Amino acid sequence: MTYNFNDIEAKWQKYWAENQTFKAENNSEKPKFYVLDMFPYPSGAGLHVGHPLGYIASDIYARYKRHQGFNVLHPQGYDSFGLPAEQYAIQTGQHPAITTAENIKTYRRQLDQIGFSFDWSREVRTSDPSYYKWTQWIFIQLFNSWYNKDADKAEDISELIKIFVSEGNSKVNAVCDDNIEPFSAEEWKTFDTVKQQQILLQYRLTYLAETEVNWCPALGTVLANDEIVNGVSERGGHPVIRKKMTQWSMRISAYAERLLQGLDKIDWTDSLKESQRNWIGKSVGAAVSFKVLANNENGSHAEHVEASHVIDVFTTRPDTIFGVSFMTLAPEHELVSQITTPAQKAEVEAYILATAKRSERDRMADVKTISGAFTGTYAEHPFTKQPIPVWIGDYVLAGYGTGAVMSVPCGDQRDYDFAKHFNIPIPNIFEGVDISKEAYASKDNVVIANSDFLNGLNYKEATKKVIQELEKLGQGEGKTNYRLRDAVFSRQRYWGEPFPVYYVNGMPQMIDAKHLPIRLPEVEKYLPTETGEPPLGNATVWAWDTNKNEVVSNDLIDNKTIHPLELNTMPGWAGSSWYFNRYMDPDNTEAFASKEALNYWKDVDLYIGGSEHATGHLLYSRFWQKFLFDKGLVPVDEYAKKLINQGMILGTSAFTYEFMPSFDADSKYRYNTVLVSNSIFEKYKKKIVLDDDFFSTTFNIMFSSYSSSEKLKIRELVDKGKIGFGFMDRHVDVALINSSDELNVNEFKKWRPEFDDAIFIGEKGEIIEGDNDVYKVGREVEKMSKSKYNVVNPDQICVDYGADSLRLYEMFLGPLEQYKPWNTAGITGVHGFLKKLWKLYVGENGLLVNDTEPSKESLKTLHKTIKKVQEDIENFSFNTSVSTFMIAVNELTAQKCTSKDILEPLLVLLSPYAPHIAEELWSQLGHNESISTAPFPKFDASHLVESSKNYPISFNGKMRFTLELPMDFNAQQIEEAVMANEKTQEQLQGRTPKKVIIVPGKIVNIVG
RNA sequence: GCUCAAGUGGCGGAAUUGGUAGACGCGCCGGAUUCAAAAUCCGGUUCUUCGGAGUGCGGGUUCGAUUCCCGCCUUGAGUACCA
Repeated sequence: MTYNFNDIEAKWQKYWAENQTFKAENNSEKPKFYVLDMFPYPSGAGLHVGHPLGYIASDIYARYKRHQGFNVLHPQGYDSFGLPAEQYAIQTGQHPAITTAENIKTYRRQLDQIGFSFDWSREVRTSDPSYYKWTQWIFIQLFNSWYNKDADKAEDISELIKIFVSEGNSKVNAVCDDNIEPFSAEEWKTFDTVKQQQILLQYRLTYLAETEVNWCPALGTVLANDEIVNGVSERGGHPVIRKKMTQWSMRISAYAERLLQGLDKIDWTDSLKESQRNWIGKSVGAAVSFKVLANNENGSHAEHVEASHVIDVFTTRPDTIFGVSFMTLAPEHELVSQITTPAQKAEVEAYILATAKRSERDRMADVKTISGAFTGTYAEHPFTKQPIPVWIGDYVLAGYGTGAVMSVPCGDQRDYDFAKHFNIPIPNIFEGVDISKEAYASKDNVVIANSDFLNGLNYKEATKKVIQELEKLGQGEGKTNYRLRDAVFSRQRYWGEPFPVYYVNGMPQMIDAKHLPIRLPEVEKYLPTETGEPPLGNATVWAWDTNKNEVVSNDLIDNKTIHPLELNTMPGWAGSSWYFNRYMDPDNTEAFASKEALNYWKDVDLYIGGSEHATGHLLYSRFWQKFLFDKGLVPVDEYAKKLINQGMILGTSAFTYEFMPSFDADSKYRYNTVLVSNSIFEKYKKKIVLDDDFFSTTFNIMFSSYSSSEKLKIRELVDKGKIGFGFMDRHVDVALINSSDELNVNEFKKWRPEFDDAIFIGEKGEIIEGDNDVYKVGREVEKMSKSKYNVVNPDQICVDYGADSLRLYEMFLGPLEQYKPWNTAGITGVHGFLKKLWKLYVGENGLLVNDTEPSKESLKTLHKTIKKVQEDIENFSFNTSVSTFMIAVNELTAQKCTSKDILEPLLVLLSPYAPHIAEELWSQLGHNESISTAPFPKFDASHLVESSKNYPISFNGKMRFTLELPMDFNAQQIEEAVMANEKTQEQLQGRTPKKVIIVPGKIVNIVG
């Protein structure tokens, strides 16, 4: 009986599906364990071998935890809203729901054939109305909430309204829009509904705000910054205009501090946490207000500039306030127009115009050019009362902090460069620091000087002191700033969740939750409308009837009872921000998940996915979870205890090399195509030698259609340097390469008929005709992609070697977190291992396993393996356990082990990695239940006790030979035995050792 | 620029607390089997001037360093005028 993996795998996949072997129960006496993969976007290309890497790792862990007696939740689903399906719809008219469903089918087939232990009864799809009903529901909850800073949590908007009614908004400590006008309770009551709704929007956790976007009228679409080059569209060169659009935003900034603090509670990788910390960008410092001096005090004529203006700045270095020699505002700063003197007006306006023309990208890319303009106005230093010139400069960003800085050239390199460029003084306020060449930006080793009451203090002391003094003046306070911006939540796309929102008098109204889901309407075209509205603007049945509570035809809109619906859809991260909770109770129609299910499963114990989601999905989902927690809707405020990023599997691209001449333009010469093997390319790639065999032979081949005299003429041109030669490399499909990097020339010609007449020169330098020589390709590691022809499909691997081989090999490639290249040739190693394993159990005449007593060696092999595999799984070191299995099978084969006491537990160890072969052999051993129900073998250290040790004997730290000595020898006995050994004397060559280091059970090191 | 990660044979990688560097596998070389090939099995495979040398480079700590410390170099990822 041979190892017929195709039959075995099909058999057990069917068995698992029919018996629902991996269905998780929401009620169980067992402890729970939740293993989650980041769910995939089902793309049309299907899976390649890189995609399942993380799924295999999590599957091994999930299966291991089942053997350990846990009730394991290991679900899978699809993040099925998204751009590619929509692009395809635009091109073909095919409804995205149809392509998405087809793609999911392909994914499911591919996932099934790898033998994952997913509980498919819990599958979710974000584009399914029964799922996005709850995405819409959560959106409504966000709309109906505000962030109370005093309670440090989200609260219902009705609480806020109560406060407004009883005392106005002056005491409200909320995260909200800037510049909200204060009002009293009486005023609130006099406001009309629209006014009240406008005010409430400024507090809600999701709110409408005007945002500037790049609008291209010719293309009828919004463009991202990187789609615009020199002010025109990258495609077609159409003009682009800045347009304000009303967009939904999420007030994630309210959670900045909690998102930061929460990182300390969760076991995620340091690099990922670091990314999130950088993204949140907390800086601690001070807010300082500088009074603008009325211009007449400075001899200017601009009487209209009043002293009441104040420039607010944020600084992380309030300790350097005496080093301020100018202030800089962003050109877009709203005060600029108000404070500029008539004399400077022309210059300032020209500068603003010039910077406005430059795109954000240009400004960011061009950091070196220093530019700016003086406003003509001065501000007053809060302590010295000296006038400080106010400049504008585009190195100050309008979007960060207050859009204005106090410039301290001695302590900030950008301020320093600006000051040098415009000849502004650079006062030094650091004791013993040379600032003649550059600023001293460090906070360490600072002793403040020339700074009045701060003299002699260090950074910390001075910061504390100056904030106290600023507070006394009422011109500043300690402040913390975050880089994290509120997130735009609207997309001008079709294939996303519709908002449960209609508009009355321009104000957004939530549809009552009991009428959800609001389904995506049908549209004729998936493009934006001619008037620039999002694709939903094409829908003819897209209005809300507030009497019937249903979506009705647009014709009926009367703005009394029937109102227009929102035309934007939600972004990709909406559905993925809470799906991990839905898996706990996926079919619930009353809630996004029941309280019981949420309290039983609570959170994800292990989450595996790619690091590309570090600041997107993984931040937004933490934000939503914290919000749901505040509202008492989930029991924990961090949803994933442990997270691992799997590395990417890279492709090993293959290249052919064409050796070709480079003629001057309009050459009449025609030549034969010559492809050379890799070693020839390697030999000549740097320099082509004109007077050796290779060149003369190849030259003759290339120009074989010419007469000898003509060839001589061409050769002359070559020697004169008129014709040069070089190599052209081309990607070749890795499917045409064998395990020795040899190209199948005939198949290649079928794949690329234009090379039908090409001449192939092989490794030996011979023209390939039959099998006289071989053509080897060059290889390079690159990202796996269709265009590089290095994509390897798991389907073919499963056919040729089986899913168990694929699973083992993906793990065997290297550490889970690392980037590593795929090379299909290597799979024969793990495949051979499985065959060897099979032969250990099954001989030509049937099962070999019997009830003989296991030998000491076999017991040692088994327990060594149990220990190592258990440690490896718990450390996510799956590559090393594959090696361990190989060693175990090699040893047991050598021992001719047939004992059931050894071979049965070995199958349980292996089953998380290679579940199909393990199930098959398990059932052949007489078991009727799935191996997944078997307990994990117990490690017994007594089998590993040794009576002797093969000591490495080192001389000055270098191992020279080994010596077998009894384990119970003490240090003195060891030393005697070692010194008496003739090899020791040989090494010493008569010298007396200075010292002998002996660590019993470990090593012997002789010094001298 | 900053932050993070990583540099070990021809290749993927191993060495878990400082203790025999190169486990395991691929590839390659040699052999057995075969009419032949595939498959399978056995042996070898860091380099070497055969003394030794050797884990990106230069130092240091130690009896002993891939592992710890200091300084650099290279590669990859993220981020970028963040005050």
